[in-house]
This record gives sequence, structure tokens and C-alpha cells, in this order.
Amino acid sequence: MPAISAKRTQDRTDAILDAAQRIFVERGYQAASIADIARAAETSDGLIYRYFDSKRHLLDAVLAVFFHRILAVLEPQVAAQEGFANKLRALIRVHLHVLMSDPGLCRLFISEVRGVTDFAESEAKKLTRRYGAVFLGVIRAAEASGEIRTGIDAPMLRDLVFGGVEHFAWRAISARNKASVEAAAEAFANLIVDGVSCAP
Amino acid sequence: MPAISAKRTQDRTDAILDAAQRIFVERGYQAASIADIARAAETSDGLIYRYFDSKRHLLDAVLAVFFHRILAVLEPQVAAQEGFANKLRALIRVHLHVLMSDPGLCRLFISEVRGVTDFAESEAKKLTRRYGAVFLGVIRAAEASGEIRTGIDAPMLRDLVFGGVEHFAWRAISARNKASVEAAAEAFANLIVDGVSCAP
Amino acid sequence: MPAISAKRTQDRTDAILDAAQRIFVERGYQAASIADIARAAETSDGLIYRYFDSKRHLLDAVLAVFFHRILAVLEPQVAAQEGFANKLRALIRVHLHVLMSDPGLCRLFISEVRGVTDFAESEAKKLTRRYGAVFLGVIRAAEASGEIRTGIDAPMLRDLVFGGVEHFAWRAISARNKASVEAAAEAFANLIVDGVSCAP
Amino acid sequence: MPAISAKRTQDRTDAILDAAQRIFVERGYQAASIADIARAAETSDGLIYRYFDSKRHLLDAVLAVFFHRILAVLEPQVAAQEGFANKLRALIRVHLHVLMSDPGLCRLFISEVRGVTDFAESEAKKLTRRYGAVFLGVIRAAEASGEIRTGIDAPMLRDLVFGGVEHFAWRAISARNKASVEAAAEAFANLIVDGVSCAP
DNA sequence: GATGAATGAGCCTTCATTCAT
DNA sequence: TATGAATGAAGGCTCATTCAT
Repeated sequence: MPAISAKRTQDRTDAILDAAQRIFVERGYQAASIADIARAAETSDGLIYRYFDSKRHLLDAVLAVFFHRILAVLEPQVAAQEGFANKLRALIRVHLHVLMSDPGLCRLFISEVRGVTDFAESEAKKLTRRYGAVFLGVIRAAEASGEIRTGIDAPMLRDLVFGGVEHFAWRAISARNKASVEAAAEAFANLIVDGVSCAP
Repeated sequence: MPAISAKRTQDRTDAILDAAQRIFVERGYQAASIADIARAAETSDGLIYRYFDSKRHLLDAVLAVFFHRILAVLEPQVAAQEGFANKLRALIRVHLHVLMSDPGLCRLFISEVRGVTDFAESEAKKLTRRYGAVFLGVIRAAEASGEIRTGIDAPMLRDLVFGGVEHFAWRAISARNKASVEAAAEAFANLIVDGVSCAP
Repeated sequence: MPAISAKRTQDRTDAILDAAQRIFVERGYQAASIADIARAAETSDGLIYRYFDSKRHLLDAVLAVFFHRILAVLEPQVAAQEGFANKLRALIRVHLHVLMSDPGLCRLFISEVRGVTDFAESEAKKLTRRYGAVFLGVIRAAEASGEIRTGIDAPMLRDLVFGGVEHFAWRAISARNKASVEAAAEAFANLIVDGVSCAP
Repeated sequence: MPAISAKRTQDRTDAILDAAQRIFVERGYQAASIADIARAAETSDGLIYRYFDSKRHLLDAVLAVFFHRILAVLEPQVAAQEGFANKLRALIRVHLHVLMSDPGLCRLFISEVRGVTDFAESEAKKLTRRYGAVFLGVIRAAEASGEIRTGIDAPMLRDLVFGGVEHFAWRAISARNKASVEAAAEAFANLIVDGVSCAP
């Protein structure tokens, strides 16, 4: 029988993760100090190191939570759709929605995961891959069913979609432009599906 | 003010910018110290502050130089092409080439310009817009000439192209994959022009 | 108070002392943490404070154990010898043997007991004196029996012997030189007994 | 022409060394903080790192100054004497005098140089060897001249002398016993020269 | 008795920026 | 104009010790 309940431990972990997310998002990773986070979590500096090995690991955990949250929505939503275009639209909609509804995390993700090489084998990196795999699955299925041309470079297409959506989201966020996620997802999907050229 | 002095000033500025670029790229913005840069530029710490207001401004200047260099190539190369597809391909090729031939600056750009909000009204931000304008010009012309469908959301398309290319470049750099820029640009342009669906 | 409890207490004390000795020796006093020791002793951090008042007191206890162990050997071995030279040789042999067979404790002893003033009235300090007393006893007896010159400054001679032996041991340990304890003890004793001058 | 004179630099260095010596001696190496030293030297924390690479290097420098001071006295004093016994007495006198007139440094030396293995190639360690060499030179000469028996283990003798003297000094210091250095040196030398046994 | 979560002070070190020279 | 010495705040992290459970 532990002197302190597992629930207490879980609550603390959550409180620290919440606080860390808030502070990282507010100030950026580098500018956020452990002391800030501890204050926000209403704990002591030292305690944070009982729960997380280092500031970097704390960031990793924050991002992992974020990804889990996305994946929990993304995977079923994509699976629920029939046909390539619908799946693609669903995927873009979810991705866009997440990015735009959490601009702070979006920024954090872009600057700290995208921009950093030595993030090596972090949990967040693994989840990124799982995230990408969902997309690749959609592509493969569409190739198999003949919905899309053969010879498409799937990873490149993934870059196009995710990169494009991120850029768009970033711009919309910076401009405080609360564009309709629904409409944007639709437009994006159309661009990808049909290209820009006039129908022949 | 004697000419020699102006030249001296220019040389110093250049030396500092060169050094700063090198160090920022090597170590990243945060990890680079003014002392490192001063040493690399063969000046003193203090002198840097006569030429640039702060470390942040120095970064801005470094990125501005980078953009100027790209624009000096991009604008004529795009102008030299005829037709939408060719212009688009040229634009993607140049962008991709720049990113991949200077991974350090690419990373710096991604993490320091893309990821940071308070970069607000920096020179680099302005050049980003001018960069974007080149692309928008290509789109408008194609719309006018009927080469592409009407009703395309041009800024969104720009996001798609630049975001996609950056993602691709970033992945290629991370994987130390020296893919053919030429082939990749071709493939990207095709995706954009034709989309992924089978020709009807 | 049931017997089992007293035994339990004793076992815990021993386990903690053992662990503390190991960790102190491995890492040095300052670098050793209570948490390390607790883990090694398979107890909790907190429990250590039921058995010992502070980290410092724990060190004191560890050293006291060490001294008791030496004295338990030293006293009978010296007593078993006849004649000054034999007693001296036995004493040096035991001392040297202890130091060299436990270099970690030797170092701990040198840096933490010899080098620290505020160790004032510790158990270890008291045992040091008892240790010294054995030696002084040997000297007094030799003076009385006429085996050594009168007018010898006994405490000074003790410093010479213990200091010399410690130095030698320390050097041998540092050099990983597993010199023969037996031979070294012999040589030391001879130096003390006969000095360095040529026999007249 | 340096903006700041070499003298100023030297003064600062001296001030920091002085302060560091004082604080290290007062509190011991580990307990002394850079902030303490900076305050005592009337500088800022940061400046100390312009003059010394780390706290450890600062300690090394403090000890090196100490040794230089001793050697500057020891070498000529020993050289000035004729005959083994006189040289030995001079050596012991100087050593004893230094230790007893600077008990703090003596303690620092014992706990930080003697007690630490990883001090590897520090300046202080090198000076220790030079110190030892003076002694060995005296022994060799005495062997050559026939003043002492052949077959003496010179390094062991050195351990005996230095170890003995250090012990004695330490004890005298602890007891605040301002014994006559002169007399003690004489007694020590006699013990070494003649041993303890009665003349045959 | 036993646990280990929690505290919080403290430490070494770095560095952008300033300013006397 | 140029230097680089000087500042001082800040930061991540550790750990002896306490105390609720």
C-alpha cells in the first residue's frame, strides 16, 4: 500500500504537464524556465524532476500528450470515411482543426520538433511517424483501388499535404483569421485531388 | 566622411554577417554566443553592437541576406520561363535548391522565422512576403491566361507549395538524402498541376 | 520491546552502515547522496534518518566501524609480540595492511577525518585517539625496558610512524602498486629503529 | 595598447586568488561558493570565469601559488646547508614552518590534493613532485657521500618525513599548540638520522 | 515503524549587453 | 572607432531533510 496514492501521482503528473504546456506555449521552450512551470503547477522546482528527467523530456511528454490527443481523433475519423477523397478531406480537416484550435502547441511543435535534429528517439518523434503512417495508409489504399494515378510519390504527397496545411494554419493563426476549417479542408482536398489545371 | 571609412564599415558589416551566419547555422540561434561570432568575425564583442542593435537584429539581418540571395535568383529565373507549368517548376526548383544546398540556413529559417511570433516586423518577414508575392504573381497570370481553373485560393495554393517543399526539403536533409532537386521539382510541379486523381 | 524488534533494528543499522560505506567509498562523501545509500541499503530515504541524525553522523558511524575493525586486530596482534621492534613491526604491518586493503576507506579517512576540523567530538575521532594510545603504550614500554633512548618525543614518533605509513599507503594506492605489505612493514620498522645514519 | 592595463589584470587575478584562498580555507573547497569568493574579491561572479576556467582550476591556482611560495624558500635554504643532517633539518624546518603558519592551506592541501585522485595533471600536482624531488636529491647526495646507509628506500623515507611532519603539524594546529618549529625540526631530524634504538 | 513525495535553497556556469579606456 | 573587461541576472538541476500517509 503506497503511502501516497497512485491517483495523487497521476494528478501531479497531469498538473505538471498542463502547466508545462501552458508555459512552453506562452514563452517558447527555451524561454520557459522550470521555475515558471513549477509555479504554474503549484509545486516546487525539485518535484518536477521526480516526474520528468529533464526539461527536454518534459517537452517531449507535453508533445506526446498532444499527439495522442490528435491520433485519438484522427484515426477513427479517417477510418469512418469511404473513398480516397473523403478520407483525405477528413484527414486534412482533423489536422487543420487541431493546429488552429491550439496555435500555441502548433508553434511549439513546429519550432521544437520540426526544427530540431537531436530530438532523436523521443516519444513525440515516434508519434509523428504514426501520424504519417495514417496518411500513407490512405494513399496506398487509393492506389490499390485505382482512385489515384499510379507512380505517385507517396512521401512527397504527404509532405505536400502536411506542409501545406501547417503553413496555412500558421498563416491563419498569425493573422488571427478564424477561417472556416471545414471550407479550408474542402478546398485543400480539392487542390490535391484535382490539381490546378483546367480539366482537359 | 571619407570613402575609405564607408568601405571599412561595409567590410566590417559583411564580416560580422558572414560570421554570424556561420555560427548561427553551426550552433543554432540560442546556442550561438556573441563572443563566438565576434571571434569568428575577428572583431570584439562590443563592436558588434555598433553595427547591430541586438543579437536578435543580427539574426534578422542574416536571414535578410539569405532572402536577398534567393530572390536575386528566383525572380529572374521565374520571369525567364513561359507558361504556368514552367514557371511553377522553376519556382519550386529554386526554392528546393536553396533549402537543400544550405541545410543550416534552412533549419535556422524554419525554427527562427516560422516558429516565432514576435519576429513581427523584421526585415526577414518583409522579404518573406516579397517571396510570396512572386508566387502569387505566377498564379494571377495563370488565372488570367486561363491556364488554371478559376476560383483557386491563391494564398492557400502558395501554402501548399511552399509548405510542401519545405517539408520535403527538411525530410531530405534529416535523412541526408541527396535526392535530385531537378526530379523532385518536376514531381512536385506535376502533383500541383494535375492533382492525384486519374485523368477523367 | 520484543527481541525480534531489537534484532530488526540491528539488521537495519548494519544494512545502512554497509551501504553507506560502499557508497561513500565509491563516490566520496560529498558526491554520495542519501538516496543512493537508501537504494543500496534497500530502505527508504526517510528511514535512514531514524537511525542516524544526519549524513555527517552516518559518515562518523561508518568510520567508527572501520576503526573498531582495525583495533580488534591491532590490539591483540601487538600484544602478542615480544620486544619493541617486533611490536612496532606488527603495528606498522596491521596499519599498512588495513589501509592498503581498503583504499576507498583509506581515502575517505584521509580526506574526511584528517582534513576536516569540525569533526570535533565524533566517535571516529575518539577511536583515532585510542588507536594512537596503542602506539604510545608500545613506546612507553620500550622506554621503560631501555630498548629505546630516553628523551624521545613519543607523540612525535607516533606522527612519524602513522604519517609515514599513510603517505606510503596513499602513494602505493595511487600508483596501483601492490607492494608487499610484509616487506614494507619490515623496512619501515628498520628505518624507525635504526635511523638512516651509518652504524657508528 | 590594451584598453585595460596588464597591471589591472594582474591585480584582479591576485585579488581573486587571495579571496579564493581565504574562502577555500575558511569553508573548505566544496562548501565555498563562487558567489562567496566573488564577494570577497569584490568582483562579480562572472568575472571569475574570465580569469579561471572553473572552480576546480581556481583551487589548483590557489594551491600552485602556495607551492611556489614554499619552493622559493625551500630550495635555497636546503642548498645553503652542508651535510645531510643539516640539509634534512632545514628541509623539515621549512616544511613544518609553512604548514604551521598557514594551517588553512595545510588542511586544504591535505584534503584536496592528497585525498583526491582525479586531480591528475594539475599544476599543484606537478609542484608536489618538484617538492618531492628536492628531498630525493638530498638523499641521493647523502648516499653518494656515504653519510647514510646504502639500501635505504628513498621514496619510503620521503613518505616518512613528509607524512610525519604533516601529521605533527596537523596535530599541533588542531591543538592550537604553537610549539617551537625550530625544536621540532631538530627532534624530527634526529629521529630520522639516528632512529630510536639505543646506540649500540 | 516505514515510505517516498515534497520542499526549496543553493550551486556552478553562461552570456547579452554596457562602458571605461 | 574599437576593445574586451565587467556585470549580474538567470537557469537547469541536485539533494539533505521533513512529514503526511
